[in-house]
Amino acid sequence: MEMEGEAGVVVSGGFNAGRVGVKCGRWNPTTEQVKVLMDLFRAGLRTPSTEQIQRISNHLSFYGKVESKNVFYWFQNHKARERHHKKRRRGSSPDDEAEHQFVISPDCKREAKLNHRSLSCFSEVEERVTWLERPCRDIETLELFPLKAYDLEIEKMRSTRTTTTTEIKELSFFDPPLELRLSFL
Amino acid sequence: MEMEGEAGVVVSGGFNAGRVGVKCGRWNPTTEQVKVLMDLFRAGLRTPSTEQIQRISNHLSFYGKVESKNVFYWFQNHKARERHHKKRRRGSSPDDEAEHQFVISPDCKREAKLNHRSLSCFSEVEERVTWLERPCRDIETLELFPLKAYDLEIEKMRSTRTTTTTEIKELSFFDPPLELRLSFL
DNA sequence: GCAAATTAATGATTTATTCAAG
DNA sequence: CTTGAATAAATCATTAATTTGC
Repeated sequence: MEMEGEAGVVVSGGFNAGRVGVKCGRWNPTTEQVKVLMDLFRAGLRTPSTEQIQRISNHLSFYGKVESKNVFYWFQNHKARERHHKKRRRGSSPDDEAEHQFVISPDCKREAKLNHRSLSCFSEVEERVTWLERPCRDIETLELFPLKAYDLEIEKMRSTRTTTTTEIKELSFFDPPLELRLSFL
Repeated sequence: MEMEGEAGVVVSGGFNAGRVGVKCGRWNPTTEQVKVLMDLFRAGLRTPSTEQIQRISNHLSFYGKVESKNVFYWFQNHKARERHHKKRRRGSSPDDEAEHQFVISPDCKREAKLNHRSLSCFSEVEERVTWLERPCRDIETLELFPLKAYDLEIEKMRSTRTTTTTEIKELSFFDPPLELRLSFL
């Protein structure tokens, strides 16, 4: 069981994630994979949804082995470390400021229930509004990959409730392994 | 779609989690569910593994609706908040000190690679050894629920590699819904 | 007694910190 | 020293207790 098969289209040189025997090391993204992730990040994507992660993972798997959790972790770490680095270097190039390009639709605002608590958060610290800019569908990102038929269906499903109530999603696609993920995003 | 059916064996009085219509609120555990979780916690369980969570979830589903993520969150929260409360009340009753009752087998120690860092963690703060007591199969916990046939198989599978390398597990059992979770534990 | 308003608990997310591979 | 992976801390948000005015 667990045939490697090597049906992938390994491109990069530093690609070693193709099963390391018994004890599998950590994921080592290829150059192309990093490029794609970077592009997405600089396009403004910070906290991809479950479907987005799945789609990104699918796309990246073309360049080499990757799992959903890798994509998840990558965004977590990159987001956090970008902030840290920003704090250090005071004169950061304006190039890095590609965030907040997501619109906050009135619907999202309504969903967010702008009560006293939310308002205070919003006006106090600017960095605490992430929960406001996330619920809205970040359209740019999704367009980066060709939407397959069922993708559109999922889109429709999603549009019915754009709330932040993270739901469990079934991910029985043709991703790396049959992968499972909790509604962590 | 989504028939309630009410085939469950609702026992507790304050049980309202049986589907709240369109917008499903958050999980509201029954008294029995809380009791079981409390028992496990006081037995020493702090960070259940994927399989454990699945098993616990299965067990709890007898008393009412529950998902794996609820169990996961419950332990996260309870663990964190127990600490907080301990800090407040200096003279805590010794009753609360039911932790560290898991044995640390030599195998686990080997797996944990006791290098300088680990050792310092171990000797410095007592609470930082969680990663040491977790990898070992916490037998007490597992025994609390009747092991079904396939559970034993899983046990055998697990015993082959007790490393902390969290792996993705397929959870296509007869849990609440077909649930998915990432290797977060 | 009882609902609306307020507060306390706690379920669910996000962010920060830490560990460890390469 | 960089960064993938994992855990802990902080925070948001919803539900139950509790209070309050009638």
